[in-house]
Amino acid sequence: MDVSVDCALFGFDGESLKLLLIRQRTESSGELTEAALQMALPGNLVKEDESLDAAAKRVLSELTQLDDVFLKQFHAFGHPDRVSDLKDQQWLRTFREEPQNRVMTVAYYGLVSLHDHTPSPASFAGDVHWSDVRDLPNLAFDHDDIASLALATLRTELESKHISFELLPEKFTLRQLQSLHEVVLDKKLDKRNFRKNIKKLNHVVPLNEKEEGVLHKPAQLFTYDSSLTQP
Amino acid sequence: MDVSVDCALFGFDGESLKLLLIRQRTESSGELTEAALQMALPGNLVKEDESLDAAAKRVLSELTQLDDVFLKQFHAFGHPDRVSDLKDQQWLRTFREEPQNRVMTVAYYGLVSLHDHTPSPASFAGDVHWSDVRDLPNLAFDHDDIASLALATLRTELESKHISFELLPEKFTLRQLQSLHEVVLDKKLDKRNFRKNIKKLNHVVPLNEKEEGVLHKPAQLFTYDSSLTQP
DNA sequence: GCAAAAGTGTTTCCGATACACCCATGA
DNA sequence: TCATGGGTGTATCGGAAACACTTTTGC
Repeated sequence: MDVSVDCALFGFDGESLKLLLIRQRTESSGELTEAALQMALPGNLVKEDESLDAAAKRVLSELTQLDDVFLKQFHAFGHPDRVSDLKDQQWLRTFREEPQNRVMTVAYYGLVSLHDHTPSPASFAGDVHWSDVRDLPNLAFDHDDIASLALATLRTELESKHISFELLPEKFTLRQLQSLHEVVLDKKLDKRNFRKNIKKLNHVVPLNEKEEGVLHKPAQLFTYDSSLTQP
Repeated sequence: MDVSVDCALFGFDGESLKLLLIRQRTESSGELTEAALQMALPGNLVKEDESLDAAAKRVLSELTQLDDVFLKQFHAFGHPDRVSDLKDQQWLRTFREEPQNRVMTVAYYGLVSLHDHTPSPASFAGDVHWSDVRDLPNLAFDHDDIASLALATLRTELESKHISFELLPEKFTLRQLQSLHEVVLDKKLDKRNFRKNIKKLNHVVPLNEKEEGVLHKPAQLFTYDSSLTQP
């Protein structure tokens, strides 16, 4: 059985939560086949001497040129027929040596900030783009399931684990942090209560710096100190 | 790459939490090799046309004769060298066709009640026994990691998901339910507060029956109605 | 009648929620 | 001076925690 990794890479730009998708392109033919219009999560086979985590990191790095992305395994998907749909096979044939092999995949979710830079990566597989999670297209294989479980997992873990910061720039304002939570949890939060809660976390440390280039009172900047992640 | 499933099957007998282990036995030789003393979690390769969940179910059923065991996938383990340790190889050679192959495994935890019946299964692999989780031996492969993550996962999910009942007999007393929580969470709970909380859950329904054969006031029996799992 | 666990309410405390105004800045 | 988001405190509510005695049964 072949083993792959797939990555649901989330990005936050201050406005909305995005998911990185690749547009499959059947390189061999000029005409647009049905498969050519499919979108999918980035993923690929695990190499023979590579751990799962390393494979996920590599796949994402090959695709986005990003190297220090937060990545976390969340589920393995192994239905025997998960890659045997006709249009999925059509696409796999364009680059995989044994496209008909059964493939189980270990799914990861990843987090990246789209504030400073917008990774607009090139891929061997075709175009790449950030899609708003509230408006995702149908995806190839079982990637609909993978994406929706990834989002559910992110919702659960955003509060309990301390991962918000992976979606923000190194220096961020409390407003940015709050918007992120509002977007991911899909509900409005109270500003004062939110800030009270943040002040309890001593790994969110205020800087002696303020926002610049805004047309209102500039906000204090904060950063995340990973060495203080206990309380 | 080969793909296996491993099961961390927990059992509760009213006293303590147990984990099902198999004792590896190298069938071919009479003398006790080092491998002969190793213990491991039950597991085996996934068949070519079998889903991961089905494989976990099958492996456990082959080993314990139990068929409706609660099983949940919790993590995939894929270090390239996870089965290449010398004594692990020694054991794999006794029954696997290509023992040197890399194997990644998808780990499941399972829950079973040891109240009414104690599954004392036979295995192709050797003896089987229930080991107290507070006193686990060293295990083969990376099964120490798997077991400890399984236990951590069980601790987290016992409260949030409604899975306590999988470890209890069909009819149980509130004292049994509380002991279970105390053992898994490893802390003492207040009886009155605990019972208040349970009474909020309308999927724990009282029966018109009492405990029998105890040398004290018999307790009311309860059961679990899975159709009412919402509240 | 005694040992052993079942069963039951109230008070206290703390964390979560709701809520509105003044401030600093750039245009 | 105005528009824009930044920043702050208090009162209320509800769930969690602490806590001890009476009851029922088997022996």
